[in-house]
Amino acid sequence: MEELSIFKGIANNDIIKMIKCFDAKKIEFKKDRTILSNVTNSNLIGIVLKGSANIIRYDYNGNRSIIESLETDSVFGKTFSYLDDDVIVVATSDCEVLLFDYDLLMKRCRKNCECHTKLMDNVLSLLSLKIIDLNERLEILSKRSIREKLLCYLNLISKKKGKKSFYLPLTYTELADYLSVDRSAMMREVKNLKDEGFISSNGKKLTLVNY
Amino acid sequence: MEELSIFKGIANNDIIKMIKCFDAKKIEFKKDRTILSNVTNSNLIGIVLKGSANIIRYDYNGNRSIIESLETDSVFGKTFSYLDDDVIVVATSDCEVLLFDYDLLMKRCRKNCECHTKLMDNVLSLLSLKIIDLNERLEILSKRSIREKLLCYLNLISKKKGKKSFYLPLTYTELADYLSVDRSAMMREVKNLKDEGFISSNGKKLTLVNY
DNA sequence: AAAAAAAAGTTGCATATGCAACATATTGTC
DNA sequence: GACAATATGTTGCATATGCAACTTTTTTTT
Repeated sequence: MEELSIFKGIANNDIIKMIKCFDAKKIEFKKDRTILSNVTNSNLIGIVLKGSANIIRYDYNGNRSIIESLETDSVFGKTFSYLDDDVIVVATSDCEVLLFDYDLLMKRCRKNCECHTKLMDNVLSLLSLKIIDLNERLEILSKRSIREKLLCYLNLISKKKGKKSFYLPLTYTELADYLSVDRSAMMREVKNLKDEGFISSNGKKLTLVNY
Repeated sequence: MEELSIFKGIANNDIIKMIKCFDAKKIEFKKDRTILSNVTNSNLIGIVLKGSANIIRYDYNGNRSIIESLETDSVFGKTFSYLDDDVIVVATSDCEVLLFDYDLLMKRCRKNCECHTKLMDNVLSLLSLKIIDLNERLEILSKRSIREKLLCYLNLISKKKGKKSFYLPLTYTELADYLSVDRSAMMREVKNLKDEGFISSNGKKLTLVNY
């Protein structure tokens, strides 16, 4: 997947102009800080410039579920999120986020600055990547057993890293949330996969043996 | 959800210009015909103008799964799909589709026709809606039991239609595929929900009683 | 209108999975 | 370095779910 950034192909001084143009704010957040609470009622669109974050949802029972893991260049905001429930965005590492008003981006600015076109182009690409990510998670969640979900996930990671060995980018607890399965049941299945020789693991370092 | 169309806000004669501009083809398909085979290796972007279609994936075992149900104004194509496996788009009713080259849309045309901007605006909106749809399905699939998946799905439909009573837009067989659960197990759970008074049903007509 | 194909509906069975309840290990904080 | 908090690892148990194998009903095709 080629490198992509919201400002790709835009000159530096133009970037400054544009940031003014749609009243963007670049903000830094420490790990575990809330970047955006009550996403549902906010009209902001955000882009992760550095670091990572999670979109987290609490349903009526207070159950936490990780909707999405945001990496660099992920786009988030009301339009790209749920309509209901309690959705917040939380930094999973120290990170830097660009926040601006969705409407100001969409409805081209009065000055109609020339870079706006390029910027929308970039946003479009970011959204495409997001859709691919969502489809990936759907592929995983559409598997019917924990084993299949795990293998599907691990193979995706492996394919992305281009290696059979890699470090899990999530804690096992987070992974269970991401796969939407019971953590202890997942640990059991990890063990089974190890015992049966499909994977070898040492803590968070994993190696796909077969498949 | 407000009305949206790829050509919204664009004058008729401009539409004709634009269709030339990025070499778009409007094609009609009969129910059950394949709209696009081998999506993965195609560079086309498609928009459903009338009717409906399914994005279907066959995995290595030949298992069919419905990736997505496309309704009017849905966007589909390689960029918005899987990287691997056998993905095809099949009409689920007589329908009309606009097909054009993805690159010609993205890289603004040489003439840089003024409506291009508006069109990208519209595509952006359609993609946002698509992301909401994907998130909806993720919400459903992240539920851990068939019962919860069903209720989640039915409530979404009910909310969209604005009624407690509605007709299922899928067959039960398709619904099971959509929820990624065993059909007979799902039927059993539908029956349980009926017996316990959560829903009442008569064939494909359903009514949410509680909840 | 008969035949064929697809969908809906049902049931028994084996087991994978959620849940609860732990112990141990790791990480973060003062 | 001590304490708290969080993550990891394990196990027993009840049951929800996938699977297989049917019958019946509905839809489509000839």
